[in-house]
Amino acid sequence: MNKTPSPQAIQAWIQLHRTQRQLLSTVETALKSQDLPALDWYDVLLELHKAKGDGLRQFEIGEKILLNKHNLSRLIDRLEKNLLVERHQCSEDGRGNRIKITSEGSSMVKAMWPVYSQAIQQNFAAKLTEEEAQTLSELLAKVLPAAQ
Amino acid sequence: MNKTPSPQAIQAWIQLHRTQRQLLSTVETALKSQDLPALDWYDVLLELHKAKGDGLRQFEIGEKILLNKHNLSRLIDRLEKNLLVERHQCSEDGRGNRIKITSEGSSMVKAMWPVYSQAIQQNFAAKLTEEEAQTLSELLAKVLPAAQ
DNA sequence: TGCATCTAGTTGCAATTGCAACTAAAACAA
DNA sequence: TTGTTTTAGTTGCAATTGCAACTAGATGCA
Repeated sequence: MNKTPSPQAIQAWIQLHRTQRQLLSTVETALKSQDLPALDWYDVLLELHKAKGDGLRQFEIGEKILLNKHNLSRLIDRLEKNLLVERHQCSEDGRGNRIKITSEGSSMVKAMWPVYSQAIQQNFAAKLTEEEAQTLSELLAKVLPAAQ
Repeated sequence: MNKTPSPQAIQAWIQLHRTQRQLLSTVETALKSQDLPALDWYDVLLELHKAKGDGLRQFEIGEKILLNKHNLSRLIDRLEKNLLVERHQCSEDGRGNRIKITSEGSSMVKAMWPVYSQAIQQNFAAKLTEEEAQTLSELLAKVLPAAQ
């Protein structure tokens, strides 16, 4: 009932946060060094790029990238200001809008990926076998809080 | 040379960030629900609590919790304002200071741990066997960028 | 010694975040 | 229909962060 985590679990917990943080900062630095935007822009743009067709509703993007609505709203403001996405009014729901990626947005995705992927490769992928990566995914999936 | 990460690695990469983020937010919510401060306060206070004796230099704390100096400086401002730590001037280095935890600070560590540990237990530890936790730590350690 | 460089820490400012309150349209219920 | 509740998204404000510039003491070297 009031069980305290095992030393192994605490260790894993700490390691999870340290590692994620350090890796994130390493990759952000790599992007910045090429004058590219930060990862949150990429996350949104990639979802939109994959979505094709009619774009996505804001809340759909929010669900995919796990970002709350008010911060997403402002992130999209910034993307829009930079002409990477457009807000279109939504025929089926007068409250919302449909976000579509522009061709500049798609170009940005394509410009970012080589830098991003190289950073992932060097700092992360190169240090794991495919099997280890697989195991890591599975363990992480076990502790991912259910997307309530 | 220009190798792209394997699908397994990309999946693990994504999972790492999602999971860490969600877990962090879950735990922060738990602390907030008990009117306790956020985790970064805990991190600093715990290091100081463990350190005993003469406290720690700011840069030592920074190394331990992986926080840059300017943000640490202001985090310590806040802790100091809340009487949880004290800045003492440093005899061996006139530029720096020694941070010592106050008894209120120690009490805070003790007040936070039950809530924190319970959140870790429920959301993380309970979902892993000890062996899995061990494996997870080891895999994460493999990809933790060297503390240059 | 005297000067250049490095390190510890702080601060100003702009950008981002978190929270709570808000608007307006949907959805539901009587 | 009308009123209530829920959902989508935005906004104001305060707090936090990131960046670059700064102060001042330490260190290295001629």
